[in-house]
Amino acid sequence: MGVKNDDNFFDRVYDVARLIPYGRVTSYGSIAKYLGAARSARMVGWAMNACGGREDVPAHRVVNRKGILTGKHHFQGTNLMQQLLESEGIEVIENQIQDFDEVFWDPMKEL
DNA sequence: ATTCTGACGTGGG
DNA sequence: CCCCACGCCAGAA
Repeated sequence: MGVKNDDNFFDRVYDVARLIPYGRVTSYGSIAKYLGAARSARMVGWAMNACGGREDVPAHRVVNRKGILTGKHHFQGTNLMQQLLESEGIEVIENQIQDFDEVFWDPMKEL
């Protein structure tokens, strides 16, 4: 199968998402920037949407730059994303991650 | 081909 | 801090 794997932007996004440590979160823009497509932050979100119900992709650890769970609506149920984050020790109030700067994980700096 | 939308980000007020 | 406008790229109608 000569299907190009590394050229798949989606798979690359999933790959970075998998690297997000437990109890940490990052932003779409940071992932996009790490992949060399800083201007394609929206595509990262689009990739997550296409990821469907992949459990190997912790999409709940990816939020926007403000630390708001903008994509919680796309998860099953209404507060599944918040529930997953809180289960990892991340405090979420009104779709806003508390102490966002502390739990934030930047692939550019950490990787 | 054109238009709109979107799990975004940045900049200005 | 909030609100607004623009840019960006891929996919759907």
